[in-house]
Amino acid sequence: MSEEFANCASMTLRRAARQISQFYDRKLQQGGLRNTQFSLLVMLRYLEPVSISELAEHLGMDRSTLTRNAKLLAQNALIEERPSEDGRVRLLALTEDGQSAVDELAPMWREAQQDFLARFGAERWERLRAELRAVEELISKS
Amino acid sequence: MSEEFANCASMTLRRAARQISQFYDRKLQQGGLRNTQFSLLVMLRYLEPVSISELAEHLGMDRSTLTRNAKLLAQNALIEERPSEDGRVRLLALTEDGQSAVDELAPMWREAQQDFLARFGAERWERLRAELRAVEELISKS
DNA sequence: TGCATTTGCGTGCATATACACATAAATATT
DNA sequence: AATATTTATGTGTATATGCACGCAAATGCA
Repeated sequence: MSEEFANCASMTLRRAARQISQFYDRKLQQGGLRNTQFSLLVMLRYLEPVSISELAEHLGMDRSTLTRNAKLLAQNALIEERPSEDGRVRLLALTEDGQSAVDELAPMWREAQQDFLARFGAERWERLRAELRAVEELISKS
Repeated sequence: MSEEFANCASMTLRRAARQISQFYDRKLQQGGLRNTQFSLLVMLRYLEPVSISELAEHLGMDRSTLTRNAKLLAQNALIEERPSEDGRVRLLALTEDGQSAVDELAPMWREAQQDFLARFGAERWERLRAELRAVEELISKS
């Protein structure tokens, strides 16, 4: 492929994201959740109760995407809705089952994470992660 | 969020990929194609005629995913099927419309790419890109 | 107070993604 | 040659993703 298009940041990042997703999903498979769902639960654990918009912001995800992803977890009773003073806002929080799910999946996630870090290098990943955050920061302003 | 889970490589990469995708898609929007479709066409341009499997390998994508993505482009007559000696293989290639689409979208892609490189830095991106390739290499062996 | 605007969210629509399984064609084995 | 195996692909099912649009609630303004 031409060097020019091969340099595409979107293609490169999407491709890497696909592969790393599969890597983690293989380890989480026994837990019955995908890495995206696990990330949502983990994020909720530290932000609850939190609105759809704020949670979407933290996940770098469109609000409509989060609405649907959350709906699936709510159907499985892993998350629930909390009353809100502002009638427009839907506050999300983990249920007890949701907290249990995080606890049960955490070891599988740790195995994936440790496996990845062992291959790639923990410090090397720290630097890469910082660069990816920088990418997000720089393109968010437009 | 806890430092431990915030370090998740899958979440970090997926989030970055979502954002950069939106960044590129905004620029490609007038062309009527998404960055994923553009990448597929560009890749085809340099590999055609190529089988589903080989193309999927180059895109780091599951073959079944590529089957469906290709189907959409075939419906819009941007790609076509070429006869193959091996009866199992479906060889994909660009149509004339497909080549025209690449030519028309290339300037939009270049604007996105240059905009990104101007923000992030071309050399800095080269290093980041190399690291992302390394991630793919290291996790592919499992 | 009453209307206009803003804000938070859901829905319709379309694409993207992959695993498990099925099928057909080619190849290997006996 | 007949059968077993491998290979390339498609399908069923489910989740993931986001834009455009609409609705309802809150807020700002006259």
